[in-house]
Amino acid sequence: MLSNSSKYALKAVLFLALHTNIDQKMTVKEMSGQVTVPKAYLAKILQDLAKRNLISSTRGPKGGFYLSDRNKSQPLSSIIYAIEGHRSLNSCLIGLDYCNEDKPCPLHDLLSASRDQILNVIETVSVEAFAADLEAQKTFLL
Amino acid sequence: MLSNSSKYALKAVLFLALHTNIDQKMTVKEMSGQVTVPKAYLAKILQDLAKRNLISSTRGPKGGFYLSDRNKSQPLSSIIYAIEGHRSLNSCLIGLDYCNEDKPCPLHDLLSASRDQILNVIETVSVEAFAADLEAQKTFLL
DNA sequence: TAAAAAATATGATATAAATCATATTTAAGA
DNA sequence: TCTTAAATATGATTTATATCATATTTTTTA
Repeated sequence: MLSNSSKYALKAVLFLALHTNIDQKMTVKEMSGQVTVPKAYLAKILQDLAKRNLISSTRGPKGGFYLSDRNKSQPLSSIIYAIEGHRSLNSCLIGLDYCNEDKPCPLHDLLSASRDQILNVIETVSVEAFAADLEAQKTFLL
Repeated sequence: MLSNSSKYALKAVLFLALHTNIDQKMTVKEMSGQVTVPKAYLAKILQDLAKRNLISSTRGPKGGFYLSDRNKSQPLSSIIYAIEGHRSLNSCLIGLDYCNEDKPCPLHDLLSASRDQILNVIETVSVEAFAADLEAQKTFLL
């Protein structure tokens, strides 16, 4: 469905949304244990997200990763798109180059309604909104 | 979304549903051109499906692959499951081992309704039913 | 201003998926 | 019964993904 990298990225970002802010940073080492993602791999993913300004970081002692308010207001989809590109969630299930309403593949109609709805949500709802459900224990990360 | 292998498998099976039966077989070589899948790779996939009795084949001159009536009556999902296993379509999007109604991940509710509906269709509707839409040019394979 | 703690940059290795290649077996037909 | 055309079985190669490792840069604080 999604690559490991973007699963990890989603988990990590939501985790940061819950536990960090500009005054409360968290190191890769700390996160790695809690999110159960290998440290070095997680580091690479976080660095990538930081470079794309989807998460924030500062170096040196007392440094670490965190989400700024701006970061938290991003739609959840931005994380997936940063790692996977736009194609993966939007491409035809059986891999046709041209698949649309006018010339639908055998699964197009079945999928497109659901897909549109799902995309609409993750492109609209912010990271912090998803985090709010976690905080309220309506949803879970582990 | 799906692996290349199962995309190819779906295309190939639907193609066979349209163009073959016990008296009209088709060789890998012929198919490869029309379905635009590399010959040797397609051969491996078809052989795999044949071993699992999802498609039929005979060797030697005048041989080839085809779908028996029995093959055509299988639900479309059987192709995907044969190649990918049951897990891939049913697993949690962010990779949680336990993710369900009682303990949903942040995306569970958003996805599960759609997923159930989609799975219900592909597990219920047969290969030949999908092929009928292709034949009527309601849907397309290329 | 030196030491330490963090991210960053870079690249190496391991594993899995996709693709290619070919010798073997089977069945048809001359 | 020999030749040929097909699938089958097997494995090699390539490419992408996942994972690991480490030297460099930045920042804090003693």
